[in-house]
Amino acid sequence: MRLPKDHSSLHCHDCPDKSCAAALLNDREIDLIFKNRNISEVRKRTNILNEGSPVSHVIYLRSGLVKEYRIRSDNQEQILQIVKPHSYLGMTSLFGDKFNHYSYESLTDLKLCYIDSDIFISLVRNNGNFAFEILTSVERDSTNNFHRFINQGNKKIYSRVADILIYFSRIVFSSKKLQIPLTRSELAEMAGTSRESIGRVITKFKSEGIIKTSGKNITINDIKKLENISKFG
Amino acid sequence: MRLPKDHSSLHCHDCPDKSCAAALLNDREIDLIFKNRNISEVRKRTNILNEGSPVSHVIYLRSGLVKEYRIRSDNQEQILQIVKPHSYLGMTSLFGDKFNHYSYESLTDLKLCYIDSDIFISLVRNNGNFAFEILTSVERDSTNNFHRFINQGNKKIYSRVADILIYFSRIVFSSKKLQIPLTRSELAEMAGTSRESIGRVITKFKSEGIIKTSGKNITINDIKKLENISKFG
DNA sequence: GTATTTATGTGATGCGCATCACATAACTCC
DNA sequence: GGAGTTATGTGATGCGCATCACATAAATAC
Repeated sequence: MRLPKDHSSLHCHDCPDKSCAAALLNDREIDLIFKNRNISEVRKRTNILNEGSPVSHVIYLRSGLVKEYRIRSDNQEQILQIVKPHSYLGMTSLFGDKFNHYSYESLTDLKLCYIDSDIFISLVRNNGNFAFEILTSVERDSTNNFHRFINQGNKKIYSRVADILIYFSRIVFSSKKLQIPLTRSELAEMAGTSRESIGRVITKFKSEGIIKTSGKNITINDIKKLENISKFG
Repeated sequence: MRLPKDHSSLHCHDCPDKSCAAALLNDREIDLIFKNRNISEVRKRTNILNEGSPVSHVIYLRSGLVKEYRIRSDNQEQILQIVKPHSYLGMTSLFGDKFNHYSYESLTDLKLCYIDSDIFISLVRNNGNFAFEILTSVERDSTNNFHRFINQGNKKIYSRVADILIYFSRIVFSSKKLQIPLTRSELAEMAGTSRESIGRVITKFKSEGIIKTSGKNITINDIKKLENISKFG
């Protein structure tokens, strides 16, 4: 299907990157969004949202990868998750105190839709099925992230690195060929370790034939072994 | 206001422990709940819900304290939060895969309301304002818990114990006199450390005059100092 | 009230990994 | 293409705290 290059002329109705929840909106509701949304294209390594900034829009990620992070009390960054396409940025803040809890930065080139948050909330309030779908998807993401962190706490370095690789394979790329757009330091910020430890473990996994690296790309040869390490260390 | 001892005869409409969200339901909707709910009184240290069990009801905690926990891959318990009155147990599972993600055990004597989950979901789907309120409260709890864990990861033992004491003071009891119904081992399961470390730090805080203990009760003398330790170690 | 069980405190030991320093590789900018 | 910056790899060091063992205190069961 041929798409016009300038997506801003494309009606939300015909958007190829539409979210599941949007499918539950009727024509009038979709029109409302269409009239109150902005499309944006963003380059890699660009700041999108800052922790502490007020929530004015719901941001729908149509394509690309985004890192969600926070600054810890020791002034180090802590990466919370990699946001994939067809997700919303900062959604948890929309239903809270109206300030963004985390920061977002593009890891690749992106396509975003900004939807006015008051419009979005009025849709939630007026369409119970849409609300339910939003509730369900927000809850699923929250639970998955929460589970990752509560699982991380008592793990030693090998399990943590295995976890990260499995995360990219299972959740982000759905593939064993990983094109991870993160430095070793960033992987460390995600795993809760140091960049030196990340390097040592990756070198070890390579020497054991569990993975293969080529530049930034990692190929998982033995995911069973990784899962075992994830569980038992 | 005098209450009948047998609360099962009390209409949900007149419940003194009603949730904020319930206030958004109309008479017909409240009637629906009333006809599809069970009241239960539970003794301390009683199992309420098991991880992995199917979600059949929404459980509203009218009074008492509950610990929410999970079993880690090393077969140790990990306490995720202390659930306070006027909260729902296992709500995040309701919108997910329909199986309880965590286990719940009473820490004190409880009063619970069991609400049929299908009825609850239909209320969410049909009443956008109620859905919004549920979404908001679930999101707030999720975010607070998530924040606690992502904050915990890089903290050393003194900060972790300070965090736990502040949590009980600010979130659970809203007081500086803490009647914590947990053993040292359970505090360790919450803080992510060992019971010996918990004991050593509490002894240290006592010797520094930051807290005072009397049996299981802890009184916080210097919460500013605790907050400082929480932040900087 | 006593026996048994559980909770707690304490000291000693050693492991895991962060940190530091430095060298090399890769990338970016001009 | 070269200079400068950033990313990465590696070795050495020492700190923080879990673990273990054991003794004592407190709670529970009969």
